[in-house]
Amino acid sequence: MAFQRETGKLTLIKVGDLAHRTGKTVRAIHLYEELGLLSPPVRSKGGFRMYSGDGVKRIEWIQKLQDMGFSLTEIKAFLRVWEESATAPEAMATVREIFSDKLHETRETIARLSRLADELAESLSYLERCRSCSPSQGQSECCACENHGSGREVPMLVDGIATKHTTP
Amino acid sequence: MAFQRETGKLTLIKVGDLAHRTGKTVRAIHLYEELGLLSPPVRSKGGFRMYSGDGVKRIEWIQKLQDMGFSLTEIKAFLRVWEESATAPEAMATVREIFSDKLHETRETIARLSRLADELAESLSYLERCRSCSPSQGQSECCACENHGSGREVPMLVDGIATKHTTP
DNA sequence: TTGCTCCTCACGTCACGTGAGGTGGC
DNA sequence: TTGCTCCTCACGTCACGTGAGGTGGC
Repeated sequence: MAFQRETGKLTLIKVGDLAHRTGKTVRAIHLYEELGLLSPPVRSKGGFRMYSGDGVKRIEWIQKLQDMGFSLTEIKAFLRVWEESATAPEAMATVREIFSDKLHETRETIARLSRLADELAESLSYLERCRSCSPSQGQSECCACENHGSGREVPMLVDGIATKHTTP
Repeated sequence: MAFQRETGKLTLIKVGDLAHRTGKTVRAIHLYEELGLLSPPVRSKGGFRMYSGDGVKRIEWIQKLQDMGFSLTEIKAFLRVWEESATAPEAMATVREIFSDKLHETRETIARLSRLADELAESLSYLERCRSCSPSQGQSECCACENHGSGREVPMLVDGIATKHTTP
């Protein structure tokens, strides 16, 4: 876990340390290297991968893009576009377009998850009434009971469990 | 695509139709059957799977749980818990607990995605300044240029692209 | 008979997880 | 020398995708 000084000019860490700092596994970091997303600046005499602090930054960047829904293949393509753009405005125009698309996608995902959270909350409030249910009733009678108020509909997240479709 | 009447009592559809109605692929529906999440009430003489309207409900239910982050294995365990609970309050208590945990998770996911959306918006506003960049500059000089105001920091989503870590 | 849908294997993909067997370095 | 970390294969997993070769049904 400790930092290692190497001829006084660079602070380098091993792959296990990098994994620990980023919350990734060693296997994942090896994979990123195979895909060309990240490579250690140097290897020790024994063949150990030695990373600088930039390794942490790169992995955190990858993680954010993954959280936004980019696949590793897409991230790779993203880096290649950047490297192959000759001029700055050209490179930045592409990046802007990709980020803009992803912002819209992310906002849609948030909206969808918000609707799901509302459904979950509604289902939970419905299920509160089940606390007062008599224990003698079998679960098969659940979605037809009278404990939830006469006009109340069964939330689909609850109703979906009871529809019989599983193999016996 | 048309509904089929069978001896006047049930409206049954084939797997391709079910797939189309739910936005799933035929392969996915076959997989759900293998895992015990859904099985067709009957087969035709020729061996075709014939589904009732409940099949659509079950798949939509599976989809919502998947959107909330449940794996198919977890969904299967969910159904088994339900089937093995003898009484209604027992079954509903377990469901309530699972839904409550998932509601918290979903809210956390929404918060994380919101922060990412903010980061994307900030990166986009930063990149707006790149439009006025002189085309003669190479992309390698990007994150050290003077076009973004002196005190402005480079957003990490932008900065992460430029750190050199890819294999040549 | 033609055309479309369905059937069952069965291998491929993506982002890793998980050993297997061997070596570096304090 | 002991113990921990690292190395490189290489096969397993999850939720499907994608044919391969054959059959049902209007």
